[in-house]
Amino acid sequence: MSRYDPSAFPPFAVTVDLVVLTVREHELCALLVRRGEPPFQGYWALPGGFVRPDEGLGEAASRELAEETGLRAHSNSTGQIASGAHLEQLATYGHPQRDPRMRVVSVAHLALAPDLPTPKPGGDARGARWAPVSELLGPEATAREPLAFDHALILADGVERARSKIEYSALATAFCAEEFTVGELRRVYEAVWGVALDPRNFHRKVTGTPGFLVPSGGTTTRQGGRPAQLFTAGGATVLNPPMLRPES
Amino acid sequence: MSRYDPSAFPPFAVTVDLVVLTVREHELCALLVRRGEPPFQGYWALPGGFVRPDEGLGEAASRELAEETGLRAHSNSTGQIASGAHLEQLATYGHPQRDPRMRVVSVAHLALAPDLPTPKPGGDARGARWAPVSELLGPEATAREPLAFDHALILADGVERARSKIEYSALATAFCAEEFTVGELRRVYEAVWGVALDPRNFHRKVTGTPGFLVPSGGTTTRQGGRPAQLFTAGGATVLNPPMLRPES
DNA sequence: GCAAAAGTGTTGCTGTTACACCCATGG
DNA sequence: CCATGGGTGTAACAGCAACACTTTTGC
Repeated sequence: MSRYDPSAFPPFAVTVDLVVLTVREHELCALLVRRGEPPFQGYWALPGGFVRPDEGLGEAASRELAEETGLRAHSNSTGQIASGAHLEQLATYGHPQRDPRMRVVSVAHLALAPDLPTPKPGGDARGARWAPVSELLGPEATAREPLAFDHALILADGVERARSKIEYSALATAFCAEEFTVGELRRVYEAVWGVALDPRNFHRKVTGTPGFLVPSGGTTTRQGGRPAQLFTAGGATVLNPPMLRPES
Repeated sequence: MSRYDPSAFPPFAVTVDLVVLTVREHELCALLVRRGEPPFQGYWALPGGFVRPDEGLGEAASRELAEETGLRAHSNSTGQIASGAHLEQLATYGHPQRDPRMRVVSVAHLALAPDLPTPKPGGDARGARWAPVSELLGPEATAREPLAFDHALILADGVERARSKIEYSALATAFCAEEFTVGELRRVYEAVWGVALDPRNFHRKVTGTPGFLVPSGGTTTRQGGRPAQLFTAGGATVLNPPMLRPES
Protein backbone atom coordinates (compact mmCIF):
# COMPACT_ATOMS: atom_id res chain seq x y z
CA MET A 1 0.00 0.00 0.00
CA SER A 2 1.20 3.46 -0.81
CA ARG A 3 2.16 5.60 2.13
CA TYR A 4 0.33 8.65 0.83
CA ASP A 5 -2.54 8.20 -1.53
CA PRO A 6 -4.11 11.63 -2.04
CA SER A 7 -7.17 10.25 -3.78
CA ALA A 8 -8.25 7.91 -0.97
CA PHE A 9 -7.18 9.00 2.51
CA PRO A 10 -9.46 8.33 5.47
CA PRO A 11 -11.26 11.60 6.26
CA PHE A 12 -11.07 12.99 9.79
CA ALA A 13 -12.44 16.08 11.47
CA VAL A 14 -9.81 18.01 13.43
CA THR A 15 -10.71 20.26 16.34
CA VAL A 16 -8.89 22.17 19.06
CA ASP A 17 -10.04 22.02 22.68
CA LEU A 18 -8.78 24.43 25.31
CA VAL A 19 -7.88 23.88 28.94
CA VAL A 20 -7.94 27.48 30.18
CA LEU A 21 -6.72 27.77 33.77
CA THR A 22 -6.67 30.71 36.13
CA VAL A 23 -6.41 31.29 39.87
CA ARG A 24 -9.47 32.81 41.54
CA GLU A 25 -9.79 33.27 45.30
CA HIS A 26 -6.91 30.92 46.10
CA GLU A 27 -8.29 28.18 43.84
CA LEU A 28 -7.23 26.79 40.51
CA CYS A 29 -10.17 27.15 38.11
CA ALA A 30 -10.91 26.00 34.58
CA LEU A 31 -13.08 27.64 31.96
CA LEU A 32 -16.15 25.61 30.91
CA VAL A 33 -18.91 26.28 28.39
CA ARG A 34 -22.34 24.72 28.30
CA ARG A 35 -23.20 22.74 25.20
CA GLY A 36 -26.26 23.86 23.31
CA GLU A 37 -26.65 20.90 20.96
CA PRO A 38 -26.45 17.14 21.15
CA PRO A 39 -24.54 15.06 21.85
CA PHE A 40 -24.00 15.91 25.51
CA GLN A 41 -26.56 18.73 25.22
CA GLY A 42 -26.64 20.70 28.46
CA TYR A 43 -23.34 19.24 29.65
CA TRP A 44 -20.38 21.40 30.55
CA ALA A 45 -17.44 21.08 28.15
CA LEU A 46 -14.08 22.59 27.39
CA PRO A 47 -14.20 25.43 24.87
CA GLY A 48 -13.11 24.47 21.38
CA GLY A 49 -14.03 24.15 17.76
CA PHE A 50 -13.02 23.09 14.30
CA VAL A 51 -9.67 23.91 12.80
CA ARG A 52 -10.29 25.87 9.62
CA PRO A 53 -8.79 24.63 6.36
CA ASP A 54 -6.30 27.47 6.10
CA GLU A 55 -5.12 27.93 9.69
CA GLY A 56 -2.50 26.18 11.80
CA LEU A 57 -3.25 24.36 15.03
CA GLY A 58 -1.82 27.08 17.25
CA GLU A 59 -3.68 29.71 15.27
CA ALA A 60 -6.95 27.87 15.77
CA ALA A 61 -6.34 27.59 19.50
CA SER A 62 -5.42 31.26 19.73
CA ARG A 63 -8.57 32.23 17.84
CA GLU A 64 -10.79 30.10 20.09
CA LEU A 65 -9.14 31.57 23.19
CA ALA A 66 -9.81 35.10 21.96
CA GLU A 67 -13.42 34.23 21.13
CA GLU A 68 -14.06 32.78 24.58
CA THR A 69 -12.10 35.13 26.83
CA GLY A 70 -10.99 38.13 24.82
CA LEU A 71 -7.39 37.23 25.64
CA ARG A 72 -4.74 37.58 22.99
CA ALA A 73 -2.07 34.96 23.10
CA HIS A 74 0.72 33.91 20.84
CA SER A 75 1.30 30.25 20.27
CA ASN A 76 4.60 29.56 18.63
CA SER A 77 6.73 26.46 18.62
CA THR A 78 8.17 27.14 22.04
CA GLY A 79 4.98 28.46 23.60
CA GLN A 80 5.51 32.02 24.70
CA ILE A 81 3.61 34.58 26.66
CA ALA A 82 2.09 37.63 25.08
CA SER A 83 -0.71 40.01 25.98
CA GLY A 84 -1.44 38.30 29.25
CA ALA A 85 -1.92 34.65 28.40
CA HIS A 86 0.32 31.67 27.83
CA LEU A 87 -0.74 29.11 25.25
CA GLU A 88 0.90 25.82 24.40
CA GLN A 89 -0.06 22.56 22.81
CA LEU A 90 -1.03 19.92 25.35
CA ALA A 91 -1.75 16.59 23.63
CA THR A 92 -3.94 15.05 20.96
CA TYR A 93 -6.93 12.83 21.63
CA GLY A 94 -8.21 10.59 18.91
CA HIS A 95 -9.99 7.54 20.26
CA PRO A 96 -12.23 6.27 17.45
CA GLN A 97 -15.40 6.53 19.53
CA ARG A 98 -14.69 9.72 21.44
CA ASP A 99 -17.36 11.51 19.40
CA PRO A 100 -20.44 9.39 18.66
CA ARG A 101 -21.16 10.98 15.28
CA MET A 102 -17.88 10.83 13.43
CA ARG A 103 -14.17 10.42 13.68
CA VAL A 104 -12.86 13.53 15.43
CA VAL A 105 -9.25 14.13 16.43
CA SER A 106 -8.84 16.92 18.95
CA VAL A 107 -5.58 18.76 19.49
CA ALA A 108 -5.88 20.02 23.06
CA HIS A 109 -4.10 23.19 24.12
CA LEU A 110 -3.31 24.56 27.55
CA ALA A 111 -3.81 28.24 28.34
CA LEU A 112 -2.78 29.98 31.56
CA ALA A 113 -4.45 33.31 32.20
CA PRO A 114 -4.52 35.93 34.96
CA ASP A 115 -7.69 36.29 36.99
CA LEU A 116 -10.23 37.88 34.66
CA PRO A 117 -12.63 40.51 35.99
CA THR A 118 -15.61 38.98 34.16
CA PRO A 119 -17.33 36.35 36.27
CA LYS A 120 -19.11 34.84 33.26
CA PRO A 121 -16.79 35.15 30.31
CA GLY A 122 -17.69 34.27 26.75
CA GLY A 123 -18.98 36.43 23.97
CA ASP A 124 -21.78 34.29 22.63
CA ALA A 125 -25.13 32.99 23.86
CA ARG A 126 -23.91 29.78 25.50
CA GLY A 127 -23.27 29.78 29.22
CA ALA A 128 -19.74 29.88 30.51
CA ARG A 129 -18.21 29.63 33.97
CA TRP A 130 -15.00 29.29 35.92
CA ALA A 131 -15.13 26.03 37.88
CA PRO A 132 -12.62 25.04 40.59
CA VAL A 133 -10.74 22.02 39.28
CA SER A 134 -11.14 20.36 42.68
CA GLU A 135 -14.87 20.12 41.94
CA LEU A 136 -14.27 18.65 38.48
CA LEU A 137 -11.60 16.02 39.03
CA GLY A 138 -11.61 12.90 41.16
CA PRO A 139 -14.07 10.00 41.03
CA GLU A 140 -16.76 11.57 43.18
CA ALA A 141 -16.77 14.84 41.24
CA THR A 142 -16.73 13.07 37.89
CA ALA A 143 -19.79 11.05 38.82
CA ARG A 144 -21.83 13.99 40.07
CA GLU A 145 -21.55 16.20 37.00
CA PRO A 146 -19.49 14.61 34.25
CA LEU A 147 -17.99 16.70 31.48
CA ALA A 148 -18.83 16.07 27.83
CA PHE A 149 -16.80 13.69 25.67
CA ASP A 150 -13.37 12.83 27.13
CA HIS A 151 -12.97 16.36 28.45
CA ALA A 152 -12.43 15.25 32.05
CA LEU A 153 -9.36 13.32 30.88
CA ILE A 154 -8.09 16.29 28.87
CA LEU A 155 -8.64 18.60 31.82
CA ALA A 156 -6.77 16.26 34.15
CA ASP A 157 -3.84 16.14 31.75
CA GLY A 158 -3.82 19.92 31.47
CA VAL A 159 -3.88 20.44 35.22
CA GLU A 160 -1.07 17.95 35.69
CA ARG A 161 0.97 19.72 33.02
CA ALA A 162 0.45 23.09 34.68
CA ARG A 163 1.39 21.69 38.09
CA SER A 164 4.64 20.26 36.84
CA LYS A 165 5.57 23.11 34.52
CA ILE A 166 5.51 25.84 37.15
CA GLU A 167 8.11 23.75 38.96
CA TYR A 168 10.89 24.25 36.44
CA SER A 169 9.66 27.18 34.34
CA ALA A 170 8.64 30.76 35.01
CA LEU A 171 5.09 30.09 33.82
CA ALA A 172 3.48 30.84 37.17
CA THR A 173 3.78 34.51 36.26
CA ALA A 174 1.23 33.89 33.49
CA PHE A 175 -1.39 33.59 36.25
CA CYS A 176 -0.51 37.04 37.60
CA ALA A 177 -1.28 40.54 36.39
CA GLU A 178 1.52 42.39 34.66
CA GLU A 179 2.75 43.75 37.98
CA PHE A 180 2.60 41.51 41.01
CA THR A 181 4.15 40.97 44.42
CA VAL A 182 6.12 37.99 45.68
CA GLY A 183 3.21 37.15 47.95
CA GLU A 184 0.77 37.09 45.04
CA LEU A 185 3.08 34.80 43.13
CA ARG A 186 3.35 32.55 46.17
CA ARG A 187 -0.43 32.28 46.42
CA VAL A 188 -0.45 31.15 42.77
CA TYR A 189 1.91 28.30 43.59
CA GLU A 190 -0.13 27.42 46.67
CA ALA A 191 -3.38 27.33 44.69
CA VAL A 192 -2.01 25.31 41.78
CA TRP A 193 -0.19 22.81 43.98
CA GLY A 194 -2.71 22.84 46.80
CA VAL A 195 -0.04 23.22 49.48
CA ALA A 196 1.20 25.88 51.89
CA LEU A 197 4.65 27.34 51.30
CA ASP A 198 6.91 29.14 53.74
CA PRO A 199 6.67 32.84 52.77
CA ARG A 200 10.22 33.64 53.89
CA ASN A 201 11.97 30.86 52.01
CA PHE A 202 9.76 31.42 48.97
CA HIS A 203 10.72 35.06 48.88
CA ARG A 204 14.43 34.30 49.04
CA LYS A 205 14.13 31.64 46.39
CA VAL A 206 12.24 33.55 43.69
CA THR A 207 14.15 36.79 44.15
CA GLY A 208 17.40 34.84 44.02
CA THR A 209 16.62 32.96 40.81
CA PRO A 210 18.23 34.93 37.98
CA GLY A 211 15.83 36.18 35.30
CA PHE A 212 12.65 35.14 37.11
CA LEU A 213 11.55 38.51 38.48
CA VAL A 214 12.58 42.08 37.75
CA PRO A 215 11.57 44.86 40.18
CA SER A 216 9.33 47.42 38.53
CA GLY A 217 10.17 50.09 41.12
CA GLY A 218 6.76 50.54 42.69
CA THR A 219 5.23 49.13 45.84
CA THR A 220 1.72 48.25 46.90
CA THR A 221 -0.20 47.61 50.09
CA ARG A 222 -3.19 45.96 48.38
CA GLN A 223 -2.62 42.81 50.42
CA GLY A 224 -2.41 44.73 53.70
CA GLY A 225 0.62 44.88 55.94
CA ARG A 226 3.97 46.29 55.03
CA PRO A 227 4.27 47.62 51.44
CA ALA A 228 5.48 44.98 49.04
CA GLN A 229 7.78 45.47 46.09
CA LEU A 230 6.15 45.10 42.66
CA PHE A 231 7.75 42.90 40.04
CA THR A 232 7.24 41.98 36.41
CA ALA A 233 8.13 38.67 34.79
CA GLY A 234 11.79 38.44 33.78
CA GLY A 235 12.87 37.00 30.48
CA ALA A 236 13.78 33.61 31.90
CA THR A 237 11.66 30.69 30.74
CA VAL A 238 13.46 27.91 32.59
CA LEU A 239 14.20 28.16 36.30
CA ASN A 240 17.54 27.13 37.66
CA PRO A 241 17.34 25.91 40.34
CA PRO A 242 13.72 24.79 40.02
CA MET A 243 10.98 25.49 42.53
CA LEU A 244 10.48 22.43 44.70
CA ARG A 245 7.06 21.01 45.39
CA PRO A 246 6.87 19.90 49.05
CA GLU A 247 6.28 16.30 50.13
CA SER A 248 8.03 14.92 47.07
CA MET B 1 -22.11 28.78 13.13
CA SER B 2 -22.67 25.48 14.81
CA ARG B 3 -19.77 24.06 16.72
CA TYR B 4 -20.10 20.63 15.18
CA ASP B 5 -21.76 20.26 11.84
CA PRO B 6 -21.38 16.62 10.80
CA SER B 7 -22.49 17.28 7.25
CA ALA B 8 -19.87 19.92 6.47
CA PHE B 9 -16.63 19.63 8.44
CA PRO B 10 -13.32 20.53 6.81
CA PRO B 11 -11.67 17.26 5.81
CA PHE B 12 -8.15 16.48 7.04
CA ALA B 13 -5.82 13.55 6.61
CA VAL B 14 -4.33 12.32 9.90
CA THR B 15 -1.01 10.48 10.05
CA VAL B 16 1.38 9.30 12.72
CA ASP B 17 5.12 9.89 12.40
CA LEU B 18 7.65 8.13 14.60
CA VAL B 19 10.85 9.40 16.18
CA VAL B 20 12.51 6.07 16.99
CA LEU B 21 15.69 6.53 19.03
CA THR B 22 18.34 4.05 20.09
CA VAL B 23 21.94 4.12 21.27
CA ARG B 24 24.49 2.51 18.96
CA GLU B 25 28.24 2.64 19.57
CA HIS B 26 27.99 5.43 22.13
CA GLU B 27 25.83 7.56 19.83
CA LEU B 28 22.17 8.52 19.87
CA CYS B 29 20.65 7.39 16.58
CA ALA B 30 17.29 7.84 14.88
CA LEU B 31 15.52 5.52 12.47
CA LEU B 32 15.00 6.93 8.96
CA VAL B 33 13.34 5.49 5.86
CA ARG B 34 13.89 6.57 2.29
CA ARG B 35 10.87 7.90 0.43
CA GLY B 36 9.95 6.08 -2.76
CA GLU B 37 7.40 8.53 -4.13
CA PRO B 38 7.03 12.28 -4.54
CA PRO B 39 6.97 14.66 -2.88
CA PHE B 40 10.47 14.50 -1.42
CA GLN B 41 11.19 11.37 -3.46
CA GLY B 42 14.57 9.95 -2.49
CA TYR B 43 14.73 12.02 0.71
CA TRP B 44 15.13 10.43 4.12
CA ALA B 45 12.08 10.74 6.34
CA LEU B 46 10.71 9.58 9.67
CA PRO B 47 8.71 6.37 9.45
CA GLY B 48 4.96 6.87 9.57
CA GLY B 49 1.66 6.46 7.82
CA PHE B 50 -2.05 7.08 7.84
CA VAL B 51 -4.21 6.47 10.85
CA ARG B 52 -6.87 3.96 9.88
CA PRO B 53 -10.53 4.83 10.38
CA ASP B 54 -11.02 2.32 13.18
CA GLU B 55 -7.81 2.61 15.19
CA GLY B 56 -6.65 5.02 17.90
CA LEU B 57 -3.59 7.23 17.59
CA GLY B 58 -1.45 5.11 19.92
CA GLU B 59 -2.56 1.97 18.13
CA ALA B 60 -1.52 3.43 14.79
CA ALA B 61 1.88 4.41 16.17
CA SER B 62 2.34 0.97 17.70
CA ARG B 63 1.43 -0.70 14.42
CA GLU B 64 3.86 1.46 12.44
CA LEU B 65 6.62 0.74 14.96
CA ALA B 66 6.06 -2.98 14.63
CA GLU B 67 6.05 -2.74 10.83
CA GLU B 68 9.33 -0.84 10.76
CA THR B 69 11.31 -2.50 13.54
CA GLY B 70 9.48 -5.63 14.65
CA LEU B 71 9.26 -4.15 18.14
CA ARG B 72 6.11 -4.57 20.15
CA ALA B 73 5.21 -1.63 22.29
CA HIS B 74 2.22 -0.58 24.29
CA SER B 75 1.09 2.99 24.11
CA ASN B 76 -1.42 3.86 26.76
CA SER B 77 -2.36 7.17 28.26
CA THR B 78 0.66 7.26 30.54
CA GLY B 79 3.15 5.82 28.09
CA GLN B 80 4.49 2.56 29.41
CA ILE B 81 7.16 0.11 28.50
CA ALA B 82 6.38 -3.32 27.18
CA SER B 83 8.24 -5.88 25.14
CA GLY B 84 11.38 -3.83 24.86
CA ALA B 85 10.25 -0.48 23.57
CA HIS B 86 8.77 2.64 25.09
CA LEU B 87 6.23 4.59 23.09
CA GLU B 88 4.59 7.89 23.93
CA GLN B 89 2.87 10.69 22.11
CA LEU B 90 5.22 13.56 21.30
CA ALA B 91 3.32 16.44 19.68
CA THR B 92 1.08 17.22 16.72
CA TYR B 93 2.18 19.11 13.65
CA GLY B 94 -0.43 20.69 11.43
CA HIS B 95 0.93 23.66 9.53
CA PRO B 96 -1.40 24.16 6.54
CA GLN B 97 1.41 23.82 4.00
CA ARG B 98 3.48 21.09 5.63
CA ASP B 99 2.41 18.65 2.91
CA PRO B 100 2.19 20.21 -0.58
CA ARG B 101 -0.67 18.02 -1.74
CA MET B 102 -3.28 18.28 0.96
CA ARG B 103 -4.00 19.23 4.52
CA VAL B 104 -2.23 16.64 6.68
CA VAL B 105 -2.08 16.69 10.46
CA SER B 106 0.60 14.43 11.86
CA VAL B 107 0.54 13.14 15.43
CA ALA B 108 4.22 12.46 16.14
CA HIS B 109 5.20 9.76 18.62
CA LEU B 110 8.49 9.09 20.38
CA ALA B 111 9.83 5.53 20.68
CA LEU B 112 12.89 4.51 22.69
CA ALA B 113 14.34 1.14 21.77
CA PRO B 114 17.34 -0.99 22.76
CA ASP B 115 20.13 -1.41 20.23
CA LEU B 116 18.69 -3.67 17.54
CA PRO B 117 20.92 -6.34 15.98
CA THR B 118 19.74 -5.51 12.44
CA PRO B 119 21.89 -2.80 10.86
CA LYS B 120 19.27 -2.06 8.22
CA PRO B 121 15.88 -2.53 9.82
CA GLY B 122 12.56 -2.42 8.03
CA GLY B 123 10.58 -5.20 6.52
CA ASP B 124 9.64 -3.71 3.18
CA ALA B 125 11.41 -2.66 0.01
CA ARG B 126 12.25 0.90 0.99
CA GLY B 127 15.68 1.65 2.42
CA ALA B 128 16.05 2.22 6.13
CA ARG B 129 18.96 3.23 8.33
CA TRP B 130 20.00 4.31 11.79
CA ALA B 131 21.48 7.80 11.56
CA PRO B 132 23.34 9.54 14.42
CA VAL B 133 21.25 12.53 15.43
CA SER B 134 24.40 14.65 15.52
CA GLU B 135 24.57 14.27 11.73
CA LEU B 136 20.91 15.23 11.30
CA LEU B 137 20.44 18.25 13.55
CA GLY B 138 22.09 21.64 13.52
CA PRO B 139 22.18 24.12 10.63
CA GLU B 140 25.13 22.59 8.80
CA ALA B 141 23.68 19.08 8.90
CA THR B 142 20.23 20.25 7.89
CA ALA B 143 21.61 21.99 4.81
CA ARG B 144 23.69 19.03 3.61
CA GLU B 145 20.96 16.41 3.56
CA PRO B 146 17.61 17.78 4.66
CA LEU B 147 14.84 15.49 5.85
CA ALA B 148 11.46 15.39 4.12
CA PHE B 149 8.57 17.64 5.19
CA ASP B 150 9.03 19.16 8.66
CA HIS B 151 10.65 15.99 9.94
CA ALA B 152 13.85 17.74 11.08
CA LEU B 153 11.72 19.82 13.43
CA ILE B 154 9.85 16.78 14.70
CA LEU B 155 13.13 14.91 15.22
CA ALA B 156 14.62 17.84 17.15
CA ASP B 157 11.56 17.94 19.40
CA GLY B 158 11.78 14.20 19.99
CA VAL B 159 15.47 14.31 20.87
CA GLU B 160 14.90 17.19 23.24
CA ARG B 161 12.05 15.29 24.89
CA ALA B 162 14.21 12.19 25.33
CA ARG B 163 17.09 14.25 26.77
CA SER B 164 14.89 15.86 29.37
CA LYS B 165 12.79 12.82 30.22
CA ILE B 166 15.69 10.57 31.22
CA GLU B 167 16.51 13.24 33.76
CA TYR B 168 13.46 12.71 35.93
CA SER B 169 12.12 9.34 34.76
CA ALA B 170 13.51 5.83 34.55
CA LEU B 171 13.15 5.83 30.74
CA ALA B 172 16.87 5.42 30.07
CA THR B 173 16.38 1.71 30.78
CA ALA B 174 14.26 1.53 27.60
CA PHE B 175 17.53 1.94 25.65
CA CYS B 176 19.03 -1.11 27.39
CA ALA B 177 18.50 -4.83 26.96
CA GLU B 178 16.38 -6.54 29.58
CA GLU B 179 19.47 -7.18 31.71
CA PHE B 180 22.14 -4.51 31.88
CA THR B 181 24.96 -3.22 34.04
CA VAL B 182 25.31 0.15 35.71
CA GLY B 183 28.09 0.96 33.27
CA GLU B 184 25.89 0.23 30.28
CA LEU B 185 23.18 2.47 31.70
CA ARG B 186 25.75 5.20 32.26
CA ARG B 187 26.88 5.00 28.64
CA VAL B 188 23.24 5.52 27.61
CA TYR B 189 23.10 8.75 29.60
CA GLU B 190 26.43 9.84 28.18
CA ALA B 191 25.32 9.17 24.60
CA VAL B 192 21.92 10.87 24.94
CA TRP B 193 23.26 13.91 26.75
CA GLY B 194 26.60 14.01 24.96
CA VAL B 195 28.57 14.42 28.17
CA ALA B 196 30.92 12.38 30.34
CA LEU B 197 29.69 11.31 33.76
CA ASP B 198 31.71 10.25 36.79
CA PRO B 199 31.32 6.45 36.98
CA ARG B 200 31.62 6.33 40.77
CA ASN B 201 29.02 8.97 41.56
CA PHE B 202 26.72 7.63 38.85
CA HIS B 203 26.88 4.16 40.37
CA ARG B 204 26.03 5.41 43.82
CA LYS B 205 23.20 7.56 42.51
CA VAL B 206 21.34 4.99 40.40
CA THR B 207 21.72 2.13 42.88
CA GLY B 208 20.54 4.44 45.65
CA THR B 209 17.40 5.65 43.86
CA PRO B 210 14.53 3.48 45.11
CA GLY B 211 12.72 1.49 42.42
CA PHE B 212 15.08 2.41 39.59
CA LEU B 213 17.12 -0.81 39.39
CA VAL B 214 16.60 -4.29 40.81
CA PRO B 215 19.54 -6.75 40.87
CA SER B 216 18.84 -9.81 38.78
CA GLY B 217 21.46 -11.87 40.60
CA GLY B 218 23.89 -12.52 37.78
CA THR B 219 27.09 -10.82 36.78
CA THR B 220 28.89 -10.23 33.50
CA THR B 221 32.32 -9.28 32.26
CA ARG B 222 31.20 -8.37 28.74
CA GLN B 223 32.59 -4.87 29.22
CA GLY B 224 35.96 -6.16 30.47
CA GLY B 225 37.39 -5.56 33.92
CA ARG B 226 35.87 -6.66 37.17
CA PRO B 227 32.54 -8.51 36.88
CA ALA B 228 29.57 -6.17 37.07
CA GLN B 229 26.23 -6.87 38.67
CA LEU B 230 23.31 -7.30 36.29
CA PHE B 231 20.09 -5.35 36.84
CA THR B 232 16.63 -5.10 35.37
CA ALA B 233 14.43 -2.03 35.31
CA GLY B 234 12.53 -1.50 38.55
CA GLY B 235 8.90 -0.49 38.62
CA ALA B 236 9.60 3.19 39.25
CA THR B 237 8.62 5.57 36.46
CA VAL B 238 9.60 8.84 38.13
CA LEU B 239 13.01 9.29 39.73
CA ASN B 240 13.34 10.96 43.07
CA PRO B 241 15.83 12.55 43.28
CA PRO B 242 16.26 13.13 39.54
CA MET B 243 19.45 12.50 37.60
CA LEU B 244 21.27 15.80 37.10
CA ARG B 245 22.57 16.83 33.72
CA PRO B 246 26.00 18.52 34.12
CA GLU B 247 26.70 22.13 33.17
CA SER B 248 23.22 23.26 34.03
C1' DG C 1 52.05 -8.06 36.80
C1' DC C 2 49.24 -4.83 34.26
C1' DA C 3 45.17 -2.74 32.23
C1' DA C 4 40.44 -2.09 32.70
C1' DA C 5 36.17 -1.63 34.64
C1' DA C 6 33.45 -2.12 39.21
C1' DG C 7 32.58 -0.41 43.45
C1' DT C 8 33.39 2.23 48.40
C1' DG C 9 34.90 6.10 51.59
C1' DT C 10 35.56 10.75 52.50
C1' DT C 11 35.71 15.73 52.18
C1' DG C 12 34.06 20.21 50.97
C1' DC C 13 30.48 22.76 48.99
C1' DT C 14 25.74 24.18 47.63
C1' DG C 15 21.19 24.64 48.43
C1' DT C 16 17.17 23.78 51.40
C1' DT C 17 14.39 23.78 55.72
C1' DA C 18 12.86 25.57 59.88
C1' DC C 19 12.34 29.23 62.58
C1' DA C 20 13.82 33.53 65.25
C1' DC C 21 13.61 38.09 64.35
C1' DC C 22 12.92 42.83 62.47
C1' DC C 23 10.23 46.25 59.19
C1' DA C 24 6.45 49.17 57.54
C1' DT C 25 1.91 49.94 56.91
C1' DG C 26 -3.57 50.37 58.20
C1' DG C 27 -6.85 50.70 61.67
C1' DC D 1 -0.96 49.82 70.27
C1' DC D 2 -1.84 45.75 67.56
C1' DA D 3 -2.65 42.85 63.55
C1' DT D 4 -0.94 41.82 59.07
C1' DG D 5 1.87 40.70 55.61
C1' DG D 6 6.93 41.81 53.85
C1' DG D 7 11.54 40.74 54.25
C1' DT D 8 16.51 39.17 56.48
C1' DG D 9 19.64 36.13 59.36
C1' DT D 10 21.11 31.85 60.76
C1' DA D 11 21.97 27.10 62.16
C1' DA D 12 21.12 22.19 61.12
C1' DC D 13 20.88 19.17 57.52
C1' DA D 14 20.63 16.66 52.85
C1' DG D 15 22.56 15.83 48.43
C1' DC D 16 26.16 16.28 45.19
C1' DA D 17 31.03 16.87 42.94
C1' DA D 18 35.56 15.53 43.17
C1' DC D 19 38.83 12.25 43.93
C1' DA D 20 41.72 8.83 46.65
C1' DC D 21 41.43 4.09 47.16
C1' DT D 22 40.21 -0.97 46.96
C1' DT D 23 38.27 -5.11 44.27
C1' DT D 24 38.06 -8.57 40.61
C1' DT D 25 38.39 -10.03 36.30
C1' DG D 26 41.16 -10.93 31.29
C1' DC D 27 45.49 -11.14 29.13
